[in-house]
Amino acid sequence: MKSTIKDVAKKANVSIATVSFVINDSKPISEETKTRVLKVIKELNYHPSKSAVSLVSGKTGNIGFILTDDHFLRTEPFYTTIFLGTEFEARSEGYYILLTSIRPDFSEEDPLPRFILNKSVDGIIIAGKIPHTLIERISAYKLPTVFIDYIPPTNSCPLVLIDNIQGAVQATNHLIDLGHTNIAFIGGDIGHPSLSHRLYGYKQALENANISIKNNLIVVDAKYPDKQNGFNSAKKLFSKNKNVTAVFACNDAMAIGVLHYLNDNGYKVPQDVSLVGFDDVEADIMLHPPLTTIRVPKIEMGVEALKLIVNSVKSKKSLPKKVLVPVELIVRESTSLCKPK
Amino acid sequence: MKSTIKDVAKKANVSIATVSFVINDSKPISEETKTRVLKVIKELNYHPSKSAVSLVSGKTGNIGFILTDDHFLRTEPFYTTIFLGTEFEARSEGYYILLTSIRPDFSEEDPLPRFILNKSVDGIIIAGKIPHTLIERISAYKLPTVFIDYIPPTNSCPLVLIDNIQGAVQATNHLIDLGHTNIAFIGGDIGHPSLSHRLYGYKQALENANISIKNNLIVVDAKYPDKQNGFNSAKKLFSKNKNVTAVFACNDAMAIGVLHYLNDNGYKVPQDVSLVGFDDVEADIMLHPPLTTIRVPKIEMGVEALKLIVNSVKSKKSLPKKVLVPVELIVRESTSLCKPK
DNA sequence: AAATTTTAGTTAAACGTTTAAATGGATTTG
DNA sequence: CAAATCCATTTAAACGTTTAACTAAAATTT
Repeated sequence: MKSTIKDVAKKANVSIATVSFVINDSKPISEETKTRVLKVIKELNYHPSKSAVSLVSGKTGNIGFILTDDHFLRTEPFYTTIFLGTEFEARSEGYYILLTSIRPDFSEEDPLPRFILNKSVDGIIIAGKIPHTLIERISAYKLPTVFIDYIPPTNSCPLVLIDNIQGAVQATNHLIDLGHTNIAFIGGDIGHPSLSHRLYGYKQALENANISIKNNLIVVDAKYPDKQNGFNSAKKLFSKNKNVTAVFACNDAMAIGVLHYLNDNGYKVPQDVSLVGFDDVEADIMLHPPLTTIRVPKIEMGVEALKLIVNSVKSKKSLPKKVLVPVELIVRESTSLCKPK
Repeated sequence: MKSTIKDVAKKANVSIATVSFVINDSKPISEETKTRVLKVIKELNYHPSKSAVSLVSGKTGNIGFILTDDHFLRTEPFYTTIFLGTEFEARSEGYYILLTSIRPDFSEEDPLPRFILNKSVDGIIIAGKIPHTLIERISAYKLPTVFIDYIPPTNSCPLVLIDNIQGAVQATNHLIDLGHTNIAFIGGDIGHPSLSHRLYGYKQALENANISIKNNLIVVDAKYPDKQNGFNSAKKLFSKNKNVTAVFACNDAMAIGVLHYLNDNGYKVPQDVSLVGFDDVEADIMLHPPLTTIRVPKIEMGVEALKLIVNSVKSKKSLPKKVLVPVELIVRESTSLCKPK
């Protein structure tokens, strides 16, 4: 069953070098022998051994994918979906992805991912926020690296980022277009660039529409942007401001919390209050009503990252290109026209 | 930076064979030289090249993971989570997982996964229902194989399966314990063993509790067990049976549809109707109220599968062991005591 | 003390490729 | 027509390991 290049060479009456040249198209070979060799290859169902090729070429054909344990295991499949995108593209590029996760408190003593130590990858994709220690220690190995959804401190690598500002502008504009003027922003962890960009986009959209920004409609003191804090922030917002007709939550998790608060307190969505989230999480369509949100193209982010890394691997000169992936407004049933007073 | 076994040998004043023996503990070496070699290995930060080891040993240290495109891409991260489980265990076993998906209509002409063709894996894990053609063609390669959540036609491989009957019994017993007697079953695609097992468990639980099985409380004519069909089946059920106080849906997707129907039609959950699902999908906790369900331990299924495959790879004799993974009742807020008439 | 066994280590082949250098016949050049 | 060039192909080394076969010294047996 398992045939080698030697078997092919023997049966085709050529040297193994010729077979190699035919396979890789690396030297001119006469049409005649070329077809003969190809025929034998097919007959014997020959496929080059990856280990052998790796050993001699120094290239492994693998790309490492690193993320932290919490991102790996969190119920929300955000980075996992990005991983699927890389895998998808890897297949058509002829690469394999080796996935591994590391502890969020990665320290000097922790061992680096195996695939770096035993040289099993040609490049690395790092998704999400990752400890600096790790970044530094990896950089010693001079492997091409691409970051996804994170801006590392010393940046000389290609980046794949979400266009958060544009997304926030789209979300806010959608509410403005529906006639809303009292539009609140609910956020949290404003130190995180992604979320502060979303706030920035919100403000920009209001300004462009000549709607004044009211600080009492901006609730950003939550530590984490999760469901519970969405609920709490909504409580804080609505207990003081009765005239809010629309809310833009910085992500879907918070939006879900807001929705629960509204449901529990007699507000009808979208009749009384319109609600927009951000991320397009799977759970959104299960909600009642399904959530209008900004879709982040996770698969595409993975695809982009893989393209970048393959480029770096092949060309060796990795220019620190930044790819801002565009986002998209998904209108479902949690938003509607502002009802006239 | 990159050191080889030769560098170690030279610096430690031994032959490369000795270094190899020390690394693999494959021949007796004096304590003296052993420590010396190990010291040099550490100093040079030496790690054996995986390609070289693979080439000479014939073992790749990789396990292939195959699932169909639709399972790979579906929003519900069921098989993906199982994959994460295998990856998790693979890391501690020193293996890498190579993941690939194939088209659900895989035909004779389609190429087999690359990792099979170029001998990049020592064994294969197959998750979910997969075309028979593929199974047959793979079997020609004599690779150890493990199936997850699927019983192949010609079964001589280890299997990892969900204990569906036990889960259904648990779900139904929970409702019985709460005092319910008019308990409906909503299912679909009853040809699928998993779902018919769940129906079987439901009936068994009722019998054990001496509650008669009423066929009009069993709705299983839906083609696919999804949200929309859950809604439709609920409509059919409740329009004819006003006295139903509890529903066991064959999976969470259908349960969510049932919940929407109940919400839309003035039934309070759980006050009027208790509802139990199956699978423990991420979206469940986002629901209003959060869904009581049966948790399927996806990560653990992956872990089990990897253990089985490593066993097969190492021992070469793969006895067709079946692992039934236990499920667990997760009580949330969609079930409560049956209110007295 | 000679013969045998054990122990610790070395030598060299093998794994399946790629590729620089060599070859030898055909074609072109002066 | 000899010399130079070109083309298709072969030879052989290299990649970094494992391991069977060998060796030499030490320990054990007779």
